[in-house]
Amino acid sequence: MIIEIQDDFDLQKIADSGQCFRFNKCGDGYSVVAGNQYLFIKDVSGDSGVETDIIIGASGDKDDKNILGGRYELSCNKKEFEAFWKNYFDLNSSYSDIRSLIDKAEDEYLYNASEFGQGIRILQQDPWEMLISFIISQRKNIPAIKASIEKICALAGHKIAVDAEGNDVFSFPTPKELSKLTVAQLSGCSLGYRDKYVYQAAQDVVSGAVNLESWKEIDDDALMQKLLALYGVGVKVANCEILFGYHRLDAFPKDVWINKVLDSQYPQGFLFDKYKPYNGVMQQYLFFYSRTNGAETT
DNA sequence: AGGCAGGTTCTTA
DNA sequence: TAAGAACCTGCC
Repeated sequence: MIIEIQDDFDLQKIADSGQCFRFNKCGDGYSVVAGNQYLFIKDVSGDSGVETDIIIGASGDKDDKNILGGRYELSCNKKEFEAFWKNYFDLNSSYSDIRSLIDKAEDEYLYNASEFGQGIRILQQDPWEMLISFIISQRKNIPAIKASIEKICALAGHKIAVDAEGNDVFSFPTPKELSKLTVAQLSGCSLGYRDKYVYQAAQDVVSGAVNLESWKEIDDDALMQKLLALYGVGVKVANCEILFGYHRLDAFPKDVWINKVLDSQYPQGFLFDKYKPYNGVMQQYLFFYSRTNGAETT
């Protein structure tokens, strides 16, 4: 099916934004895996004569907005799109509106970062998948994180598709599936010392001691406390989980890159009050910009 | 070959 | 309560 998006949307930037690990260039499009769902999505903005099934983000004053959208071909049908992928891509929110909160004169660095990162969205991902992914992420670079996750999926998940390059695609294991792996098997997925953290998380969720679903109902502070109590979860991973797993857009994970930006560009402090409740979106722009250009860039 | 990477835990004061 | 060391693995 074909969708037209009239809001910030850039597949490459989303894939590179560090919030997802199973969203990769594949053939002439992108392979996206979330839980046990597989999607192939391709930019067809340049193709003429394709009929659009759904238009997203249409609004009366769109000509006034600075928007980076396009037309996309998706491997799912309309029903699957409405039921899952529309929310996954957070297409009910306007990221151009969020960007417009930034005042160029007041906060030029963030303004530049947001122009550069225009097209990034915060995906609505699954709390379980994000928890495991970000536990694994500690002290690892992105390629290493992705490699570990793929090994885990191949070992404990199940085959759900074949991607555009002919590779088997495996689901992200459910808590039950993952809990069946031994620490040694997890270690074999190149988890290093994180193997025991992942093992414990799976056991806790399967036993019911931890109920990630029920945590959707509790407030931000309580959620943070619950997450920090988990083995192998500190402040940074907890914030990633709150932002990417629970889609609470004010969470502001501070990793080494963001800390460099805050130190070098915001000695007087970042304007957290101003951007509330979207600080997490700003964090993504800063992160993407600094990773690409270096924190010293003005 | 030694250091370091998108942190957290464990140990020590 | 706070600073420092240790930690797997992979890649400079």
